Amino acid sequence: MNSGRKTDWNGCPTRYAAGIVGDKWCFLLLRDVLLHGKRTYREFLASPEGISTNILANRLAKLETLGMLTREPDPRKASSICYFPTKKSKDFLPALVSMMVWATQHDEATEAPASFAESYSTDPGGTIAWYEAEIERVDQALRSS
Amino acid sequence: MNSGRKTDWNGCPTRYAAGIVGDKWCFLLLRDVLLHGKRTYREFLASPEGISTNILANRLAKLETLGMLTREPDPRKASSICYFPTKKSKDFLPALVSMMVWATQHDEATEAPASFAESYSTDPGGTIAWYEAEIERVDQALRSS
DNA sequence: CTCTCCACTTGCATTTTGCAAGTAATTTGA
DNA sequence: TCAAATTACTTGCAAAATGCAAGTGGAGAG
Repeated sequence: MNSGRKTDWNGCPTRYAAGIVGDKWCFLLLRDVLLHGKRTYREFLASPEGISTNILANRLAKLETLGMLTREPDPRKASSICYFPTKKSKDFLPALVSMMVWATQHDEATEAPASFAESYSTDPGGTIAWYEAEIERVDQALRSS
Repeated sequence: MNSGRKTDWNGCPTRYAAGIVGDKWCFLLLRDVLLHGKRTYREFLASPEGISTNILANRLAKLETLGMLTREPDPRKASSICYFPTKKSKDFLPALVSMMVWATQHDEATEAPASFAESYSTDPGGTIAWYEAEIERVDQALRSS
């Protein structure tokens, strides 16, 4: 999937980020995991952007390889699968939220309320913490079922 | 370049961001403009990732259409071209820096010094302001030549 | 024991990419 | 002054990635 020489993708942090986030589908899967509480193949498939099943499988594998997701049996039904965010992907939340704030300010068609950007600017840490708490809530609930 | 229906890409801020940044080459061009002071076709072409010329032309046009860059004659030499960052792309800096911090912490092959993430964590605003000042310096110098 | 659900895989047509070469408008150097 | 170089692209084509539809194999339900 990455045809460049290895050295082309090492060293520079922006280039490293581009290797993961610089792909529409990886980016949106990260959104689904970090912001929308999605954990299963079917949930990812149901996102409105309409990812196709081969691409979804490919990207889930890529994100797992990159250490962004773990693939585990679903606690609710051992025969199905859950993808959980790792610390590495949770640590990406501030960057993701920062991009959301930017998009909210510059996409004239945004449906996000202006209050979102406002509350972020008055208390960025609190906004991030709120999303983090949501993630913990979702995964706690799932793991203890 | 975007085959989805229009409604598929409106509304959600993350999706909006994915439409721009969720492309390796756009992402790296933004880095070159915002972080490395690059402004000309040749400079972009010279980046170590090796973008090909047709893709570069395509992405510069895309970024111009999206309001991220302006295409202007080079003040130093009227026959050549400069691409300047707009306010919209400069506003993207905090998100970009946030991704760099994340990458610095999670890419074991990073060449960025740990001091970068540290100085960001003690004074995020100052770090951003430093990059902003660099951009102004570059563009001031260019425009007044 | 069949039927459905789930998480994929496969095949194939279409699209995008990468690479090499070419071009048109300057501009530089001898 | 005039050939050679530079700049910002465009074009053609082969190779790779994508989208779409259909298929597969295993677990669980009825």
